[in-house]
Amino acid sequence: MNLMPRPLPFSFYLQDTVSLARALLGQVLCRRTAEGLTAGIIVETEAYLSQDDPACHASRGMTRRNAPMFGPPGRAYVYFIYGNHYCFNVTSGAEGVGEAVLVRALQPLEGVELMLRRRGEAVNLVDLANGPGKLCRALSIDTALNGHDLRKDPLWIAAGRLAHFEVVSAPRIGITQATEKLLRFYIKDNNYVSRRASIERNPGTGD
DNA sequence: GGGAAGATGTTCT
DNA sequence: GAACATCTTCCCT
Repeated sequence: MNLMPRPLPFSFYLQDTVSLARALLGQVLCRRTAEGLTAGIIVETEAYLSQDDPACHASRGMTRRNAPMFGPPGRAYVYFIYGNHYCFNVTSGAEGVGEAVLVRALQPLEGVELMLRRRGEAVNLVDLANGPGKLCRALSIDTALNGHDLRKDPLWIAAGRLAHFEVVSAPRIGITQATEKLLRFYIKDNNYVSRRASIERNPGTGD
């Protein structure tokens, strides 16, 4: 993995948000800065929907913060939380419909040394980007990238080359509303997922 | 202008 | 497993 992988096309983002959250698993999030290239395989996501989802930032209409969620799909929605952390989302849904997919964890792929330097505290690969705040730190993602088109340098998503894998659905993490919805998705048995669910369900069966 | 909550991470028990 | 640091955003007065 040395060459810069090509970005996924705009058409990739033209699927419903839940499908996109699952489709993003296994794809590669790439970030270039003056320091170098860093990239990781997306292994965990969460869907935030416009309908019947009070946990979604867009559930009470558009504000200055969540404006990118109402823009075109395939853009970055980055916000600052808890005084310390950034969270990176991929906007989804048609323009005007506030939805997005939160990227929660990456399996480091490229630029590991640089990511280690940025994280500092992390002592091993597993802890490098296994959480939304951690991955933003590792890839140097902040609100300067809010609204950025994810087909373009210096932050883009490229097609991954993972072999077949199973997807698990589970409740979302860190929210206080709509906690029963199974809108978190991750790659089964992947060590870089932030937290495994006590009951691992297959999203295809509707269990 | 003020207050409360928050899609977290770390540290301590 | 629970507490808490930290500060921006949003909503209300």
